[in-house]
Amino acid sequence: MSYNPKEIEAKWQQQWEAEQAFEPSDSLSQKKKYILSMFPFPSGRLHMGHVRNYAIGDALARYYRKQDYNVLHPIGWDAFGMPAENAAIKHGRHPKEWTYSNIDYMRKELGTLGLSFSKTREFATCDPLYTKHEQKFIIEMFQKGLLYRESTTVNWCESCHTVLANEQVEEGCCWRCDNPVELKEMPGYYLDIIRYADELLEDLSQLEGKWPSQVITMQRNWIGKSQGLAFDFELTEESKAKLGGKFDRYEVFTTRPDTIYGVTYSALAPEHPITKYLVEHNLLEPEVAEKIKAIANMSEVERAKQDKEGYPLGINVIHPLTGEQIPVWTANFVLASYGGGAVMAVPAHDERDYEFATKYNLPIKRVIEGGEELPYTGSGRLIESDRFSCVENEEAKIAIINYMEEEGKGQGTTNYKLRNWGVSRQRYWGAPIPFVHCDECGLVPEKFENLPVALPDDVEITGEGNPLENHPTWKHCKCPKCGKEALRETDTLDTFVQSSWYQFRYATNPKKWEEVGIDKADADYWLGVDQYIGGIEHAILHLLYARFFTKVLRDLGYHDIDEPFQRLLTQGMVLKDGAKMSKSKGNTVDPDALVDKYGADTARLFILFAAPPQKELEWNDSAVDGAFRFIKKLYDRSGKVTGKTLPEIDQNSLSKESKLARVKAYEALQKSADVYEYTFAFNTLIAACMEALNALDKQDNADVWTEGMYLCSTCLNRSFRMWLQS
RNA sequence: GCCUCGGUGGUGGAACUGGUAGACACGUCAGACUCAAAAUCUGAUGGGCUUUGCCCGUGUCGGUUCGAGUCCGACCCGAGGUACCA
Repeated sequence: MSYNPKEIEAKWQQQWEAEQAFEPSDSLSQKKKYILSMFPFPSGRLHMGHVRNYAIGDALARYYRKQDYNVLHPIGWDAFGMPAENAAIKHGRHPKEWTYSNIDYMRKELGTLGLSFSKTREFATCDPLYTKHEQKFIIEMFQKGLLYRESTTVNWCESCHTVLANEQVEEGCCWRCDNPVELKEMPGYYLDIIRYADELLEDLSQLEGKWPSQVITMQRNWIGKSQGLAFDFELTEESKAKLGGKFDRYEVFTTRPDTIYGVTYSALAPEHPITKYLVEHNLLEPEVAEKIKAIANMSEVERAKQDKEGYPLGINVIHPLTGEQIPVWTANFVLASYGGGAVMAVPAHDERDYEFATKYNLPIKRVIEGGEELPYTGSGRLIESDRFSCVENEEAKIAIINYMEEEGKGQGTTNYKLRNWGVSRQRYWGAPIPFVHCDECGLVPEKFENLPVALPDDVEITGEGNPLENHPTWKHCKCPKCGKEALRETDTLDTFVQSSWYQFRYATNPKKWEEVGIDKADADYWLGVDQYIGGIEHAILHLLYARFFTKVLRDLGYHDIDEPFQRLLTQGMVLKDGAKMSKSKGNTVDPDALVDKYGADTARLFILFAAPPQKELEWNDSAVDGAFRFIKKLYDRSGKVTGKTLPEIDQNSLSKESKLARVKAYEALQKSADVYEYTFAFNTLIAACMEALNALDKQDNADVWTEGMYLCSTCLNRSFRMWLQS
């Protein structure tokens, strides 16, 4: 009988369905494994990247089930987001209809791939039941002061018509549509992720060796902790007068307090309140004011491309230790978003300060020995630094901070590059932020019993403005506190909020889904995810947010887990002709067509065989044929299996070829635990099985065949029964 | 600029803690079967040579070692991240 994947796979898929073969047990006392592939956005169809992601996770899930673990291997849908609205704008389809019909289609695709997902734990993040619990978390975070509303400068994408988080800006452009991001002043909701910066940073060391070091490094750099000194520059009396008595002083931050005696000027960001005051009150030359305004209108990315540029502000400050007068400038390289938007400048020991000082002929004063040329940023002894002269600079850092603290002139401070997470989006297809604006009571959270605050179905989605804002009635409501007429918040939550806690939702027994968002006992049993699999593009975005949410929800009492993902595997991209598969390049391979032609087993075997999962995978049509040949051969040789139990074999009676075949088969078996539990080098395991089969083919002992086939199917994670055609 | 990862045949990739480089597969070539083709099977396949065998070969140049793809140093190239963070 020839190999007919359609028939075989359909048969097994039906049987699995009937047996509910992949549902985890409700018992929370067994040893467990939680295997999770990042859930997909329901874009319409699966692509090869999905197939690779799920093939890897599925191999692990099946392996651990065979080892008698209670395995949770769920799937769901990251279902809110812009593309649904874009479909509405383009094709006139309602985002909800578009999303759920895509889900139905893609669920079928997953089915034909024979993936061993739990069926009962599936959900979409746009399900009102999911929104309900998420809104409750958001309100609890607000009550704890972790969520706040503030008007600040935000990243605005005009084409998506919404605000973006810092993490969603890539080289000054929108991560989704690649449009340049503009700065805009507007109110929004923020999650205080900085409060958790230290823990997020420190706990990375727990993940060492379990997460790719690259991802750990990226998160470390993104959090960007630096320690130093914060102190005030007091303005001179004349300068105070010039500023109309509005300002006495301003704060600066430095990581190099050891160079404080080398300060020759100070620089403020163009957005700094003092700069703004001077511009607005016409206290500068009109041309200068114009130039400063021009800089302020530039994005940070644009500014970074410009040469250093700055203007003296005609004011001075007093050096806190020497009492000298220091001129104050504004400069395009001083960022408003970091360290208070003001710096002390030490041109002798800082490259930027040096470049600026040279350009504008500002004095340069060396205070650290070492190096031939200035600027010198290395270590050495202090000179010309009063009582700190002759001290090694690393010691001096501490000594100067201590001294400043004793004198009440400054303090040791920690700063982070990490910005608080702006979670409001001015879009329709998202979870509404459950607050109400009341003239009397201010910002009031919706009552728990009124959750979810659901989206209205009757909206017009035109791409112009915020559909919720434009809806005739939806935003009008009663204040949950005083009952007067009030306005509902029309911003929705960033979709990354949904993907920050879905791993807990899967873990919660579906019987409790109505009642609770996360069940503590379930969460503590299943979490952390034993193996998480996904693309490296989420190295900071999703993986940082999910870590943050885990800690917040822990502190809200929902569970006792510190880190959501114990181990992380970042899979490589699927390429064709050297480029990422994409519709626009026309180099895609359709998973459906592949499964139709060769069957799911071939598709998955090829994907696991063609490259180690961490690496990029170059698509090769004829190598797919090779995978198909191997499976066909395995199927063909199933006739060689003569018993249903492992035979006893007398090693001494065997031919040289039979002995070699046994060696190869056992080598494969030995490799398998290492591959499934540690290296994930499925390509080498499959190669070992191919070697074993080649060696089996060169001998003809029936018992060795039976044993060899049994071992190969074990390694390949296929049910032995499957080859026996039982 | 800085941080990370990588560079092995025509191709994808093997090679555990230093010990026969190129497993396995693709491709190619030759052969068997066939009227023919497909499918299948068998064999060959890093380069060079004076071809029973020898020499050279893991980005480049040095080093350590009895022995280096693997360890050390310098450099070149590629991919990803990040970018005036004071």
